[in-house]
Amino acid sequence: MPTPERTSVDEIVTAGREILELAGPAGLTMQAVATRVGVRAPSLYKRIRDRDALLSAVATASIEALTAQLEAAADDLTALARAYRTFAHAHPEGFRLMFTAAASHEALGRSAAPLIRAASALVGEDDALDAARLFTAWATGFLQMELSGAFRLGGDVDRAFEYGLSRLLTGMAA
Amino acid sequence: MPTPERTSVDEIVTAGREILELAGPAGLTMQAVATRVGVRAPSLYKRIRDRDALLSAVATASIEALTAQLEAAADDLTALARAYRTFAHAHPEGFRLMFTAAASHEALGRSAAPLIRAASALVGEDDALDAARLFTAWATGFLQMELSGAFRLGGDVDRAFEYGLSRLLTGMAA
DNA sequence: ACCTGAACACCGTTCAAGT
DNA sequence: ACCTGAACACCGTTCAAGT
Repeated sequence: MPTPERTSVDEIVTAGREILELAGPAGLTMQAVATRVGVRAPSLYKRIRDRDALLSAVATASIEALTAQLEAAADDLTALARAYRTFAHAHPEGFRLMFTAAASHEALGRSAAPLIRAASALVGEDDALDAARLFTAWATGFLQMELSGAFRLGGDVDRAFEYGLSRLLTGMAA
Repeated sequence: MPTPERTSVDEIVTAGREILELAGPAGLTMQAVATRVGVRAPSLYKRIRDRDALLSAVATASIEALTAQLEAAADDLTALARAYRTFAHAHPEGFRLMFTAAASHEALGRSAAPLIRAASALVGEDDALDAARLFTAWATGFLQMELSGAFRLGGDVDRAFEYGLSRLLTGMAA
């Protein structure tokens, strides 16, 4: 006698993202996810291999959410930088997890597309990939440092962000 | 009757750094550290508050090791960038941990000093802090992406690093 | 088919008892 | 003083038994 499914991968991943932001990575336990979706922990293993696979799925979902924001931004690097930062502020734990857990290759590729397009418009096709990597590395490092409190010791963080962005664009266009 | 100490904080942190590189963060257990320094796990709690404090201590030690390399590098940003990358390649897990676990403020400040000095020489005192943050953010983000395999999809990573470095210097000097 | 309680392995941590 | 075995709480994971 088949039993109707009481949850789904989507529901589990969504619950995982919510718990991650509320309780951090250590709080993202199989128990917590199970409780939130209304089943017992062992039932989760019908949908996902293990906790690592859950973390990867949550990381991938975060990247996809970020990609949607980047695609909604205008096609220039300034707008993309600000959209990136807005996303990181809104989902700090999901942002961090994107660089910790192994996310899907396809999702990573899709998130890079708008950046490469905007970089290409600025520096040409030949240097587009290197330029996109320069830009992404800076933005990623800056936001991780900002989120981890490495900038606590003084200075205006907003100003530092704009300084970095403008110098980066100057350097790339030169 | 006092018992002689069979280990020390230094020995524990050193063991922690070694285990971290060999077995990753998940392998850095209190048991593994205790075995390596020759005591039982409960004895570690005479020296460090808990596993989180151990992770912080290991992160701080990693930052101090990095600082020593940066101070040994010549006082220009190109040499500092290459020293930074060399360190990250040599201690990938320690490098990652530096941005994950809460490290000591003083250690972080000391590691920033050579960068701010080099940045100041290039852009002047007023912009030195912003420039150092731009540089550090780029290098940190680049190395994290390189270590996490985000660059797997093609292109020459060494070339991308040199491209980023030269564009960054161009933009900062403009 | 899917769900669950029970069980197991493993880890962090505490503590009373040893020396 | 420091060290340890024993114990506890908590978590990930498996599995036989339920429906």
